[in-house]
Amino acid sequence: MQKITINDVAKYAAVSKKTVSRVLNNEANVSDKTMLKVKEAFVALSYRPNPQARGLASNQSFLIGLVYDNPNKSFVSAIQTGALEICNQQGYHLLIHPTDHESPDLLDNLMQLITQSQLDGLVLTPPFSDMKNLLKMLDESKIPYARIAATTDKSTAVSVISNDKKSAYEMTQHLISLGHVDIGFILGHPHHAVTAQRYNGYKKALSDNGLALKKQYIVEGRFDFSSGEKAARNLLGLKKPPTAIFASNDHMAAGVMKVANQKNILLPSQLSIVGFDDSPISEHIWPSLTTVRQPFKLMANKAIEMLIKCIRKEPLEIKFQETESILIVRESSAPHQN
Amino acid sequence: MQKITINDVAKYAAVSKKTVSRVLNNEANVSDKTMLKVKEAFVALSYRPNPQARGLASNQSFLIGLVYDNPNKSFVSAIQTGALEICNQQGYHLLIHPTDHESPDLLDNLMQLITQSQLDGLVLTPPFSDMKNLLKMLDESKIPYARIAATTDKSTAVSVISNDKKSAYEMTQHLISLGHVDIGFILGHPHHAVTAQRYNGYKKALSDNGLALKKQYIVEGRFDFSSGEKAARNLLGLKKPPTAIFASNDHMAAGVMKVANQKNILLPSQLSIVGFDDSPISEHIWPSLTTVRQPFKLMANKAIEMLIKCIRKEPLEIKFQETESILIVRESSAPHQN
DNA sequence: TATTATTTTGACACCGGTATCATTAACGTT
DNA sequence: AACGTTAATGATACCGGTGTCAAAATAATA
Repeated sequence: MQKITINDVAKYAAVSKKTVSRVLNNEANVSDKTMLKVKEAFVALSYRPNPQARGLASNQSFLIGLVYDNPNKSFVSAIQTGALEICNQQGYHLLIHPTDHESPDLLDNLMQLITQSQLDGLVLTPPFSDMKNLLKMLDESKIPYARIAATTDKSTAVSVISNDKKSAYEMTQHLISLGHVDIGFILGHPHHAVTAQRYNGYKKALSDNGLALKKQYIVEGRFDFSSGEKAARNLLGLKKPPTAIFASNDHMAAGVMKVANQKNILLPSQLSIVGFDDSPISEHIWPSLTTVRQPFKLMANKAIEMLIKCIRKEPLEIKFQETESILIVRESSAPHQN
Repeated sequence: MQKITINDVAKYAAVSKKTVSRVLNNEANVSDKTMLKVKEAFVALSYRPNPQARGLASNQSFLIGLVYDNPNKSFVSAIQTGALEICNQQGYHLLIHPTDHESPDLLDNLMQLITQSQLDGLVLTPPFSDMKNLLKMLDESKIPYARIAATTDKSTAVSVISNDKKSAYEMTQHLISLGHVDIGFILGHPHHAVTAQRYNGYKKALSDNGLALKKQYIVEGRFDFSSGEKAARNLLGLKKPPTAIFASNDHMAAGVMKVANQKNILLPSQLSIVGFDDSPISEHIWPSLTTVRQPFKLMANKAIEMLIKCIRKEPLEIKFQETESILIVRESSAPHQN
């Protein structure tokens, strides 16, 4: 059970190692006959090219880095899975790289990661997908990269675009159609580009329905549970509290739910609560949470596919892809009661 | 900004490349004087050895695989973080490998992963840490591996052992000291070795306190939310339901909580619910969950440290390390009311 | 001091692939 | 048939390190 190398294959197929290499890399100008011979040798010897050697010779690493924000765990798992699927299939390895997006030496750290690990490419997830200084650095460094769930297509990099504005619009529309008029909104973390998107969707739905935007119903948040609690205490402490609260993500919605429970507000009859992201928690709290599901796994699939094409310098028809999110109506949103 | 190779360093330090290599690998028999010269050259040129070349020449990959069960997300994040810390620091890359532990061709898949990716080592998390056939295969394949949160130390591999029995004992003791006598217990997934451990801790605490073990209070579960719901309907439907429920993990405890809410049982006054794992959800539900926190990050640290020593064939004093779990008392456990 | 044992060092092959470029084979053309 | 052109193939250097082994330098011993 010794290792099979390209030389063994070459000997077996009675060709030179360079020809084997050609077949391996689908290079042109190999006759069908020899191609067949070599491919037979592959299976006969169950040959696996050595990635190290390949990398050394061709100055590649077959490594792709996945950058995500440390505390933000809800969608990371799905993205990891989706990214891995394509990586494995295409012979790349995925290196995960949790980072704090507020770290002052973020750029240096990433640059070091790239050079030190000799990454072939990088995948960015929110909020990195929209960090202008980061994108600029990457553009200058010439490293191929892809963005997941980016909000704008004003980039040189391949991107999977999310339409959060549309989804937030639909969610707000859902609440309005349940009879709600006084709808509180909890903003996301200001560093995330989606924060503005979701807020804009909310605003547009209100105005399209002729409802006024009430300042006191818009409160700040930071995408985490405790900021949701804080925002809820704020909203539910108003003289005329809202009858529905749209939190910019599920964790904050869970925080709202906790506060509502503490205040003995009956859910969902006295207060509708909705979130965004379809985090695992959304199904595991009571009442279960109406939310928006984004196809993160699919987004990761597409991002990696495009990225690998970039790395291989294959022609790429489309640089921007959009995916569809869906509204998941569960128990936490109910008709408005007088 | 061209790449700095070992030849550049050798030239700069006026030694042979082999000597540079020696310094790089901390080999013996290098005089202090030359060692210093070379190290100065390292910093002067800011040299980074090429992992590909290193790997090719020394038949290593500097890759470590992390195997975990796909749906089981609660502790994976902490383990990833802990593993990465040490990997980065020691110059290894971590390849994550989510898998279904019930997959029929699990062994083949893992074997393929090892050979194809040329992993230097493997880290197992529950339930893989205690799967005998898997351990046997790995032993035979001679690949170094480490086990995280294993329950037994009857293994040839380095392991971080968790003492779940003790923690479950303490948790049960906690409930008993709150005055509970009728304590329901929801078992974990039968494939997980910790399931028996936790159950044993529960049993021992009962018997040590002179309490009878009531069969109808022990129900099956599978570590997921819905099995917790099912178990809760079972327990809370009894003529004389328990006044406290100990679920073998937090997700199931959350399921219990949902059912209790649906049945309008006041929490925690009418029913105490406790879990295990300190999953993120435990803080985000209402009432927040009393649970057991295991130091997964630390466990991963230790596992990787030991694994890398194995890979490098360095002497290893201790093959088994135990870590301390702590009881986290939150809102969901309260004194028994008559 | 001469001799032997032990460190320290370097020359060079080698790991398993790819890149370059020359060579050979196959194909049209006139 | 002779020629030029293009396609197919291989010889060999090379990627950036490590392993082997012999040579040189140093230390230990007689």
